[in-house]
Amino acid sequence: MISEHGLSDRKLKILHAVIKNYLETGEPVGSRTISKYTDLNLSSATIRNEMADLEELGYIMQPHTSAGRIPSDKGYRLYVDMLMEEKEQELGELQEQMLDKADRMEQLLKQAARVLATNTNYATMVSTPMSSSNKIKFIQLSMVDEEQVIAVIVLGGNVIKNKIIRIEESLSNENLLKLNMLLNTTLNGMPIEEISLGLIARLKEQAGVHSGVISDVLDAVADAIQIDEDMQIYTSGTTNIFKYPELSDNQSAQEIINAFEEKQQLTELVTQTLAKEENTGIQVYIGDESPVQNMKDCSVVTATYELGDGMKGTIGIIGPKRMDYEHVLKSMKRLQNELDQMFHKKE
Amino acid sequence: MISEHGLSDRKLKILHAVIKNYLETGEPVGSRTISKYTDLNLSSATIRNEMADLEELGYIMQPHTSAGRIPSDKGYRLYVDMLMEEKEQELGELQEQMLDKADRMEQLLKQAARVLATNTNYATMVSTPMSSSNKIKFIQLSMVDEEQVIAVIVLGGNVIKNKIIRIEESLSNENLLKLNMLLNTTLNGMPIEEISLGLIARLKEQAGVHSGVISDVLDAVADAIQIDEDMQIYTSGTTNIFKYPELSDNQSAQEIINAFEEKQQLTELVTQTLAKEENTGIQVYIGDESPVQNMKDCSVVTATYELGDGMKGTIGIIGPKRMDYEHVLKSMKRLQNELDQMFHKKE
DNA sequence: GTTAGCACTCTATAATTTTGAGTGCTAACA
DNA sequence: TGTTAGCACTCAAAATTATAGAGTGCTAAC
Repeated sequence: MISEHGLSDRKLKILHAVIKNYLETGEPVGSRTISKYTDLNLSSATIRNEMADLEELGYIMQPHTSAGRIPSDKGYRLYVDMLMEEKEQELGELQEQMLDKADRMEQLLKQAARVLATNTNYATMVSTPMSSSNKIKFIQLSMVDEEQVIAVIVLGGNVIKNKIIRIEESLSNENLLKLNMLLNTTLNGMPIEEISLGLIARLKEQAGVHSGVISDVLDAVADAIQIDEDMQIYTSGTTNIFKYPELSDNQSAQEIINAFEEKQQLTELVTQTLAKEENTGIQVYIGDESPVQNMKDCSVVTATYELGDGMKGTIGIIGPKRMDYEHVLKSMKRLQNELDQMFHKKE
Repeated sequence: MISEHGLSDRKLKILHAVIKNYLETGEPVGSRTISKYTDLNLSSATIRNEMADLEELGYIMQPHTSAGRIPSDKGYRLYVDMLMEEKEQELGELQEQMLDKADRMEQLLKQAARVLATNTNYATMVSTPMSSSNKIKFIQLSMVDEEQVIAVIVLGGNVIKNKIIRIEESLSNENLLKLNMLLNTTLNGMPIEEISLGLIARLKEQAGVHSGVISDVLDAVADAIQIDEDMQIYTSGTTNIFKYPELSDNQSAQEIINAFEEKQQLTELVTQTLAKEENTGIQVYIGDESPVQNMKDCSVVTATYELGDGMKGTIGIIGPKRMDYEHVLKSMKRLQNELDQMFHKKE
């Protein structure tokens, strides 16, 4: 059977065998190994010929002459797309492990990252859910003392925002009540991206622009709503990369660890992941395909999970190119499901 | 001049020279080097005799016979306590660098960690301020919708706590008002450690224990106040440890990086630092002295900074034992001052 | 008390050899 | 025509040996 990649059945089998073996051992795979490992009943010499072809086609390569072959990025890609059989994974206790301490979402996500890292032996990350289109559910101003007002804003998915506002002249109870009325009637149920400067200006007018205090307060509220930098990223198992010699030299290790600490790049990864929308929501980046520069020598697997209200978050696994894709994809799917489930249960 | 450590002036000078040289080079220091390096005008042979004595006294040691000497922990300790002269450091642009993005405390602290790491070339951490004895400044319950109540609690230092409470039967406006009254009159100005189960029980009684809803809400409020897990720790420059060969072997690196990622141990460090109260608030842990197991091969320097209201936070530097103590202590003091200053300015 | 001198130690580095896995090619075979 | 045995060749990694050099401790003389 020949497919659009133009490889004979036999070549596919050999390629499969090479990759599978390499995933396990991390060592270049020789022809003799394949000859014995597969049920093709071919001599090493024949395998050698086929392997030479596969190399010419760009699916495998030699680290140096007279070494065995290792998969190229192209080879991995073919493997992930076509060759891999997803194995039925034993049902672990993911959920129970996680539910242990899962009284708060933050804790839950940290725990999720940790469980995933332990479970796969790769480095993992989990982002808190974010929404590009979230709605205001509730908004309220209260006096903390004579000089300070606190604004509390609850968004869809029960995301809470706070801002303490310092005021010069004190605000009468009456005015506060009016402001609260106004804010709620105007903003409640409104998607935050629709809150523009124009709207704020109109609000100020309605509130009576004569009062400087009210103006200040409204500015602060607008400000508080806008700030959506509150996506957190939890990481775990960064040091797992030391388990893979190809990543544990100082150069690569530093780059990866740095990306994990500074989080800037992970944020990038999350954004990209959320932007692309696939059917399953799971994506595999091999080597150069990765959106993150520092991970050229890794494979990155990402997935999105969903809360209600269009809130979405990302889970990610970073490991060597020769990662156990079967296991990883399976784990990803399960975690994805369980997060979905948990949050919907809560909802 | 002989001090309580019982070392002659000459021995002290030699020890000083050995340590100083080792701090710079990271290589064992030989007798000939000292002979030339110091102004003692002694031959290498004489130095050798003295060094043999110093070794016997435990201040220096040989990695192997026929190698130069390196300082022991005891040697470092003597150096930090007595030998070191604090050099006048060129005034950097710490403050300006930090103020750049310092619109929010969180950002400011992240930035502080980053600046410190760049400035010293070691790994750094900064904890958000915490208070063991904080007071409630403001407390309020509001209805988000028919099923949910949000509790907002503001503590001293403007620490804000939120909790969303799901309720079965809806709460009348009247009852809500009463509850708010009660909470504020009872709890306002109260140190959180004084909020006991007994107090909560009494509150419930006053509120009218007949209503299950009220009981639930009060429990949730008590819960929200208690949770003080919200100390965050920001780290930066973890990968700096790779600059020091003695820490960059896989074993040590993994342990340190892990401590930095999991933060559990750093929390421990912060707690310990805040507990001990020294005059300057700066502490130096050398090797085994460190409260953190994973940092036996490092030196750790910590300092506390203060906000008003008894809120305290910690800054920390982790590096090799042969760290540039003079520079580090100087940088620490400056950062400590500037944080103090900034927060008090804001207050 | 200080120092020059010397034999000795030990590491680090370089140079060399050995080993073994793996290849490509050729010629023979079914 | 596809498959295979055989062989010369390549190369990295491991083992071995040689070399250099920094530094010590000790002794004897100043």
